[in-house]
Parts: sequence; structure tokens; C-alpha cells
Amino acid sequence: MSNLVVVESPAKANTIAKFLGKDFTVVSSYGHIRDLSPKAFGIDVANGFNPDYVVPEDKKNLVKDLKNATKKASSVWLATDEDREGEAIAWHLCAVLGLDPQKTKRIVFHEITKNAILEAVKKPRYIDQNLVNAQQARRILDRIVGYELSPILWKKVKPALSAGRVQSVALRLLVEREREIIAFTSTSSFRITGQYKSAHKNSAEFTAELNERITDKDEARNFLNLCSTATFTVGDIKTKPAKRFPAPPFTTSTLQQEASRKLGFSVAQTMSVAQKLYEAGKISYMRTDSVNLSATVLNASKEIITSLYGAKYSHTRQYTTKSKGAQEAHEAIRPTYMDQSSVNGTNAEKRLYELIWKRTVASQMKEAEIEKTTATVTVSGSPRQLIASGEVILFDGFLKVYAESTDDDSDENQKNMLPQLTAGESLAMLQMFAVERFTHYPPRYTEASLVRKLEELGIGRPSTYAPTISTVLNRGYAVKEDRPGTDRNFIQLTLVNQKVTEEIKSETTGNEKSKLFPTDIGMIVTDFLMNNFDDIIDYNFTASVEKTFDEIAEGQMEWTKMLSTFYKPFHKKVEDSLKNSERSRGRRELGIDPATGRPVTVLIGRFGPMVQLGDNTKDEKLQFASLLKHQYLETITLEEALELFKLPRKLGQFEGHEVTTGIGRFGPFINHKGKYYSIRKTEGEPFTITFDQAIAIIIERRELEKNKLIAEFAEKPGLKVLNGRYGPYISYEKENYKIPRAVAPESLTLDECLRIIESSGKNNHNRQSKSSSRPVNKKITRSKSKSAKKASGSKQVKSASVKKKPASVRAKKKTKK
DNA sequence: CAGTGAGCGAGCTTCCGCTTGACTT
Repeated sequence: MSNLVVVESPAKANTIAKFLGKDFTVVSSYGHIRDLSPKAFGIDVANGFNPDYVVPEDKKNLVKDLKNATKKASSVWLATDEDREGEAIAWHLCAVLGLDPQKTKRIVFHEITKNAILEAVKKPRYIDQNLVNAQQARRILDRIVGYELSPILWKKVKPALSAGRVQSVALRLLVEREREIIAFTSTSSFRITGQYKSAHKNSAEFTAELNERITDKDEARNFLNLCSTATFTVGDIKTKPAKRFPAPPFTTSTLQQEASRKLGFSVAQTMSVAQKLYEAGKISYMRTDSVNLSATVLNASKEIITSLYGAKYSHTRQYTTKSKGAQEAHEAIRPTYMDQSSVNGTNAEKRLYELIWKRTVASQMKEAEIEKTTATVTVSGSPRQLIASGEVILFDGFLKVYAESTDDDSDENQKNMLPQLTAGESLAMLQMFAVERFTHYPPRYTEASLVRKLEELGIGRPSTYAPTISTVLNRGYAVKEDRPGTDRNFIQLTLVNQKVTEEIKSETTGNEKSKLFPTDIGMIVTDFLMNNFDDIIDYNFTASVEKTFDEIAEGQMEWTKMLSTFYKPFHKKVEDSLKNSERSRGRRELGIDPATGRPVTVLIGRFGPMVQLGDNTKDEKLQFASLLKHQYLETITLEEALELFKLPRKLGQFEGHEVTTGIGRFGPFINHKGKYYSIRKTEGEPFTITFDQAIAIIIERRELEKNKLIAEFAEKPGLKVLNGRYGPYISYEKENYKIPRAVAPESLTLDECLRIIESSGKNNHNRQSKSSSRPVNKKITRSKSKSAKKASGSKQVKSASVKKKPASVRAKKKTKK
């Protein structure tokens, strides 16, 4: 007589098994076990939206194991999460395992502790069909939106694109921000600061800033001139106490943001490192939107804070989750053992764990007490005032452990201490500056700041933030990259020794690191959706459907009724736009080429954005050129477009062959006798580089090439010993082989080389056959991990579901270095 | 490694949310 308990995650199954003892077997469902069939539409709309649920290929073995376990058990307990998705998983389990939803015990844990679990087992309930129906409505609505919109894009924009309730809004955010940046015009004004000193003995100097910006340079200069002879007096001094409170413990999205800012992790990287920590039992579950901490953690925190910093640093706080639909079933992300301030593991694991530990501890600490002081400095002969402000930390509190960082950590906002000042005292002015400052365009999104925005809008869930970003990138809707800034001059006026001098200085601006840039395709898709389905990618769409899902969950609305209310007008729009909307290719007429009188057009071509010279309705030979990497279809000018036709450029004859320059997939190059030489940034650009410069580059590269060859053998012309970036190696039949450290590469004989190749175990023919059979073999023979074994008896074998990638993808992966 | 590009059309592509794996230079 045994009890079978099903939870969602194998790691959770492990811990629960310990609490429940021998009479219970705890297994995991690994999330959902059924879904709408992926190939077809999967919904019979005419038949009450009847869904066609199937067990995915890679879950079939798991389901088989679960069925076996069910047969052996005298009683089954469904202990999936207490939310819409968890309830639906339980319901699908019933359907698949042949259990009666109204008779099978359903339990939920609010906390993974022995007590909470034993309590839960004492009062089981049954499946809540309303909650299940809310999930079905959610699932089916997403399928309808995704599978009806995507094919329109295939027809009207480009094949293999996609649209969805979440990803299309994420993309819209990027596109709209980019357009704000494009439309932004920077203005400048003068920020005036002065350094002063009080007459007190040993008084420190301090900085004060004018309480307004002056736009006109002459006016700024006049003010400094006035200051050169003015007297400066301390006006008001105001001190007021302030408090700073710790941030709540981590949720998925705040963890992603802080790991991005403090550790430079990508959103996906954060999740995979957190998963490792979770599986090792170091932290609680990492996909959560709750800031809740269990009573056990609160107590443990109090103890650890008291022992490390003293009782006055401890302050127990219970945070409540603001966003609706948040599940108190999960806790915030926090250490499993509060007394462990660090862990063993990879560098990334250590750093992420420390961040989590500090954030959790800080959240249970006393607020910091601060004294803020502002003093005005009056200027004789002028109504203008300067303001000096300073901050003193009276009690550091949680700041001892952790300070949250912000997206714009500019040093201009740093607050220092002010020296002791008294109202009415006169000050010595040491120097003053008027520095031209420019307004900055709104910040581009990073992965993490996009996640924050989505969460704010209530769009997406902790388990989907990282995959959503990946989708937007994988569809080619956006790219994540660094872009160097440009140099900009600014004016600085300096007043020292009663003299005002002016100089022009230079700074770099607009440098972007790991930012998301929408592509032309991303913009075209967003425009298309805005024109035809603005209600779906409305920022409030998710929020409003969530409201009706809640009504379904509470039994106040029928789920099929909700769906048909949505479907009718939506589907009509789908049909309309299929019939009536234009093909969207971002086509734009730039004007007429003055040289030839032919029209210049930009549009998306088969291989991306391009410029076309000539009219394709007339019978003339068209000319094409690709846009450069950072040019947008919607902003490129006629002049810039015409420039693109100048490549490839002929520079002249060298050694009897033409030297040309161009820009290819891998950047700018020089071509001579069929050989390509990359032009580095510092060496010039293909549009302007001179013949002599190009020859110099060719000769330099040949010299490098010469040094590259260490040895070759007449008997085997294809085999070479070469000097590469990573040291000497053997090149043979398009493969490279490492030479062992102990061997001197110059003295290698042909036989020795062949032996190295032999012993490396890679040989062209072997490799190819291996690459096609490898995935299947590997997966079957792979040993099961300890936790998974215990959780589900035997883990699902994915071999049957391994999709063969198209040859092109495989080849690309192989040759990629 | 550095090409191509219009238009036509066969046959392919696609959603969100739960989970954890799986390649290798």
C-alpha cells in the first residue's frame, strides 16, 4: 500500500520525499505533460473550441513511467503548484493517467517545510475545474493569436516570422524606443559649478552647482565674469533626516536585472546559473514573482544578522507581492541555508549566490539613516544662487551588506559630505566652471531592462522572460550588440585667478554595451501589426484578458464564451488583412540619382535590406547594393544610398591585377588576385582608402603569411605545419590539429605529423558519419542524474524526438570557430 | 570567408507556459 505524490520539479520531489518518509513515493511531471498539437492548429473552433491535446514526443517515456507508478500506488496525490498552470497540469495528469479529477486528491504546499507538507497532506481537496478552464482559455487564446498572425507575416512580410501576445509587445517596445532615439535632437546648456572654501581653519573645500542651466554661452561667460569679482556668502542651510530602505528579496525579474547590472550576466545566463544552484540545493526555486519569505527564513535571517552585525541591524520585514496573479505558493529567490554566505562551484555560481545571499540578508536589515544637508551660496550682484548638497550616513543599516544599483549610475549625482558651514559666512571661491552638457536620448533597452518593462506591463511570466528575449533575437527582429560611441566636442569655460578662459574639449558619447537594437524587419513587422492588429499588441491587451481569465477562474464566466467573444472579431480582421493588406517590404523611394536620372529605392530583399537603382517596371538593368550594418531603411538618405554603389571600387593595377575594395559579410576588404585582405578599422575604409595604402596592407599581410608556414612536405602537399593565433598547429584536409607541447614544431617529420592526426581521433570521413548519428546514441546511453532517478523512477529518453537539423544548420555549426 | 538582390511558386515556418536537458570548439 503506497502513496504516489506528483510535483512539477524533480529537485522539489527530492526534498519533499525526505519529509514524507517511506510510505510516499514522490515523482515529478517535469512541467506540463500535454499540450495542443504543435503541427496543426489544434483547436476545433466550430466545436466549442475543442482542444486537441497530445503528449509531446519527448514526454512519452515519462508518461509511461508515471502510468506504471500510478498502477502500483494505492493512492495518488497531485501536488503541482497552486496556480492556473499547476491546476491544469494536475488535470492533464488525471486525463493521461486515467484518474477521476473529482476523486483524486489534490494538495498544495505553501512552503517546503516538514510541517507545511504534513499539514497539506491532512487536508486534500479536489481539482478546481474553473481554474483549469481559465488555463485552457489562456492557452487557446495564445495559440489562436500566434498561429493566425504568424502565417499572415509569412505571406505579407517574410517566411518563418512569428507574432504572439508577448513577443510582439516586447518587439514593439524596442521599435518605439528606437524611433524615439532617432527623433531625438540633443540640445546643450551650461552646467555651472564652483569650488569654495569656508574661512574656518582646515575647512575642506566643497562644490556647489548653479540652480539652473544656462543655454547661451555668452550669458554663461558673463556670469563667470561677474563671479570673478563677486563675493560669495552662505545663505540658508537646511538639514533634514532621511531614511533609505532595503529592496525586497529577489524575484526572477529583479534577479535578472541585478545580475545584469552587477555581474554583467545575460538574462539566459542568470537563469542557467540559478538553475544549477537550485539543483544543488543552494537556493529556492528561481522562477517566481513572489517576494514572500517563509517564517523559517525570517528567523534564520534574524539570527545571522544579529550574530554578524549585532541586534540593532536586524529588522524583520515581510514583503508582499504587488502584482496580481502573483503566486504566494512560491517564495522569493533566497538561499536555502541563510548561514551560508558563500558556496563552492564555478565562479559564476559563487557570484550569483553571493548576490542572492546579500540581497536576502539586506532585506531583513534595518533601514539606513541619512542626514541630507543643502546650503545655498549667494552671489553678490546677481540674483542667481548656487546650491551645495551633502549627505552623511548616520547609521548604515542594510547598506553594510548590499546596495541596489540603478541603470544610470552617473557620477554627477554622487553626494559627498559638506564641511561645517554657518549661515551668513563668506566663502573663498577657488575656481568655477561652465561646462557644456548635452541632453541624452532615452536609454536603449538591455535584455534585463526589457524584462523589467514587460513585468511592469504584466506581460509574460518568470518562466518565459528569457525565452521571449531569445525569440525576438532568433527571428532577426533585434540584435544585441555593442556599438562604439562618437566623439563630440564641448565647450568648457574656466574661471580661475579672476580670469575666464575658454577651451574646446572632446568626449565620447553614445557608446552602447550589450543593448538591444531592432532591425529593419523588426520595424516592418511592428508597423504591420500596428496597422492591422493594434488591439493585440496594445500594452493593455494582456491585462484586460487576464481580467477575464480571473472571472473564469472564479466561475463567473464561461471559458468558451470568452473565447468566442474574442475570436469572432479577431478572425474577421485576420481574413481582412490577408485579403486587403499590402505586402510590407519597407519600400521607400529616396529620389532620383542625379548622375543617371534613375530612381533610387530601398527595400528588404532576399538577403536583407538593400538599395536599388532603376525602375523594375521599365526594361532596364537594375543595380543593387546592401545597406551597411547600422543603416536603417527608414532613415537612410539619398546621398548615403548612392554612396553604397561606389563599391566595389577599383583602385588600380598591381602586379598585373586589379586591386578592388568592398564590404562583405565579414566587413571591409581589399581584393587582389582572388585573395581577400581585411581592412582593419585603424587602416581606413573601403570608400576612401588610397591605392598606396591598399598595397601596403597587401604586402604586410603577405609577410605575416610567410611567417605562418613552419614546414610543409613535398609528399603530402595538403599537409602544413602552421603558426596560428593559438600557437603552432597542423593543417590537413580542412581540419586543424594541435601539436603537443613537448614537441618542437620545426623538427616534425611527415610521419610524426600523420601520427598526431591519427591519434587526435578526428578524420574527415569519421566525423561526418558521427555527426549525424551522434545525438541519438548519446542521449540513449547517457546516465541518469541522481536526483532525477529518485524523482521519477526513470527519466524520459528523448531520442525519439530528436529533430534532425537541416544540413545547412549542422554544417554551419561545425565550421563555426 | 567576402555571392546574391525584381517576380513567380512548391513546401517549410508559428504561439505561451510549465519543466529539465544537450551539443563542443
